[in-house]
Amino acid sequence: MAFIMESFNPAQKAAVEYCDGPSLVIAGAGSGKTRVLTHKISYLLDEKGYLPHEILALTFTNKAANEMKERIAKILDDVIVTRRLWMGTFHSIFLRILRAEHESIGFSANFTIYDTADSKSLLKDIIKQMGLEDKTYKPAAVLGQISNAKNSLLTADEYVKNGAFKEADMRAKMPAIGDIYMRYSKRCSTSDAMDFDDILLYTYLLFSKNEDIRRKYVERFKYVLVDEYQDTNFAQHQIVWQLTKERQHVCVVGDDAQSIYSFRGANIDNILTFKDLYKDSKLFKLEQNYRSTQVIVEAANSLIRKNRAQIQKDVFSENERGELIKVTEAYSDIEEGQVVIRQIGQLRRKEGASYSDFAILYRTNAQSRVFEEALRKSGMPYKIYGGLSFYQRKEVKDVISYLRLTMNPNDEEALKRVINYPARGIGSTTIQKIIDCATENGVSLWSVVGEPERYNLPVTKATATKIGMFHALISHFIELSKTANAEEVGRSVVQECGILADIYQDKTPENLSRQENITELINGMHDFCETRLEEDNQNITISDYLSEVSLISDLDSDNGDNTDKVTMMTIHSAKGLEFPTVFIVGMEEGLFPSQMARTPREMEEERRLFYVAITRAERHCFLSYAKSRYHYGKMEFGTCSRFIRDIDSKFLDEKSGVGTARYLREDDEVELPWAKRRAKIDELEYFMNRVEEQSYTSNSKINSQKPRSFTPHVTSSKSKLVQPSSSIRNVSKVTNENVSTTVSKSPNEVGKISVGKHIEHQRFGIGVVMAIEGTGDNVKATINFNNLGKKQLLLKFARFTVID
DNA sequence: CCGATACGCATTTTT
DNA sequence: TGCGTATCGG
Repeated sequence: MAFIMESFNPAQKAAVEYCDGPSLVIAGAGSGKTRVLTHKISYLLDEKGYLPHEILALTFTNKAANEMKERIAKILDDVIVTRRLWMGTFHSIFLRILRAEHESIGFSANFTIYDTADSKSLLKDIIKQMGLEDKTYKPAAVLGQISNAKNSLLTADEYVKNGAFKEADMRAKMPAIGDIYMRYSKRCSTSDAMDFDDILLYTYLLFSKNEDIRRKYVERFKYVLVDEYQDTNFAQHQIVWQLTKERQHVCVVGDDAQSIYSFRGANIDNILTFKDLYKDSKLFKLEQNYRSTQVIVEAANSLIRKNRAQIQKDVFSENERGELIKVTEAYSDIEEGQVVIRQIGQLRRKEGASYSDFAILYRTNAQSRVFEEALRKSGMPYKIYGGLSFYQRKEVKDVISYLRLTMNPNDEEALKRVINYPARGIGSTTIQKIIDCATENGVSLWSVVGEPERYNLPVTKATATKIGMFHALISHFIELSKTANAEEVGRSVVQECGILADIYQDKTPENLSRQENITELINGMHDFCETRLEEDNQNITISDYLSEVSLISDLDSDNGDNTDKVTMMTIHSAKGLEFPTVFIVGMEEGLFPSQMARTPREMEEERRLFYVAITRAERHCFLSYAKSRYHYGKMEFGTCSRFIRDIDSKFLDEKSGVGTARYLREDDEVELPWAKRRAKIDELEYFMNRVEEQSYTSNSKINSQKPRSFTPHVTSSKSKLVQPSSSIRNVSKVTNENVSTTVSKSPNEVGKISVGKHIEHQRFGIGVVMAIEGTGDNVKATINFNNLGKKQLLLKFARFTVID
């Protein structure tokens, strides 16, 4: 530890070592923020005598939390301690607390988490029931307003009394929002469900209404750390205050210049006013950037200086000076794609760069299309982030809904979804009757489904029988879930509900992809149970599984797809990442900055977004814009973004003018070592192909499903290039090929194992056996994995092979 | 209850 | 343009 501390700069060292009071760490882009945070936690454990369960560390993404856990495990060389830390996203940590304290907030232990789609669907129904005009009351907008209210810690009762919100609703010509909010809350309660924002709201209410419970957690969490503090909303900020106001052992880390989520309720003021709330707080500024060249850092500085509201800081780099930022004007969006491809090819030649060294960043997801086309035609492998997440796909949500119903039959949205899937003759009319009947009686849909005659549900005998069958089916799963784990119930659901029968009927491409997704879902459950068993963690019920997946997003599980690919994503998704070369595309007025940004405040957020984009780049940063592009099918003419003018021109290389021709010429002059040249030849031929294909005919979709990830499987330049691989989310899990196989592991591997041997684990990689303990089924081994540090595995379940 | 067609509407989205 | 939903007809 002491040795490691040597490698910190004075500011980093001070930030790590100051543990006696509140501290605010302003961490410029690329300034080693995560390193400081992880070392601070290690320092608290190693030097300050904190126990792991006394430390609460809050992040915004699962990815960030997992990364930090891994890094701390490495520093301390101990995964056991790391596992006991309270480290996770705001939502996952507070959800854990809410489950434990569910009685105090009037929920049952297995309450459901509604995702955004569930919330909107419920709102849609409420709006319909109230007879409101659905042109004015759009579920998304209403949900947004309710979300704002919750972020401001206003319950429905308080909302209808709140003058400011009422006025805003009148101005927006939606005076009924208060009423909708009331009904929405009631329906959530009877469904034993909360939405994402409720997790924060109820946590706040739990602590404010139950001083004893608050004290319990204040006692438990002796030190609190918060990452990405600039992205906290009022509710999160208040909860942190509830937990730290007495002891004030709190450290928040963030960068006001990277606050880009205000549209989701994040409040930049939280970081600006931290010192007013915590009176004796210390401020640390991490200003040395270790990521980017001097040019990139200084260019970004010159840009962000145009913003008014910010904490004064001076980010600098001692890396090489670096090249100027190249600005390219393209004639069209299509040509912009070509320019990027050409640059990638050139840098691969010149610097031997890998595909994975490149990122194409854009303001909106819709822009990905052109680049996807261009990359595919040139035969370059790529992956696109964004779009629908795995758990939002229809077939996946269907299965999950059955599981949700099993854990919480009162879950209205889950019930609505599956009561007639697969089709059992309970149509929309019947469903609406059930909903209305339930609402009138103030009970859940499940209650009505259970006793239709008691609630006078107006249905025929035949329908009543069908409803009874459904009720019996779910009851059966509830019974099963008392003894079976998540994976086992999942398999039963898929089989016994008729979902398998439904999607294995025929081999349409859609069905095939649905089959894959179901298989992957079951594999995911399998992995979930297996990992927890290996780690000797007993929480493998459906409820545990659901808690985890309801808070998971796509970017979190990077699917272990580490193959060499160009990355494409929105700038928002790129926050926290870095790439040797970054292309920021679509630098046009109205696109970036978005035309939606009207107020100066919004314009500053757009500028911060641009700042985030530039600072992702380590060595090369390219900006480009197109003079014309297709927008909603219409050709539109654009002009260069004002943001390019916001960068000091001494950091820009604009003399290229129309970029294409110039960069092409440079291509030809490059000398290549033989080996690299060999690899280049194919690529150049692809490139030639692409030029030939570059006619403006309509390029009809070969597959109805658009590939989100593409690896060329081509050896000859003559062969067809279009061979889309499966979705990136489908290629991840490596375990079972078949849904119906069960876990089995060869017992002789267990026999071969002994201290000092090397093993290769299916997921954790290669490691050395450190210790073996226990007998019979409970034999545990401590393995020191090369990449992950020490882990304890229950050999009964671990999947590994002994390699020496 | 499903399929076909028409319409309307499109930022960013850690959880 | 192109997707997701709304509505009508079989």
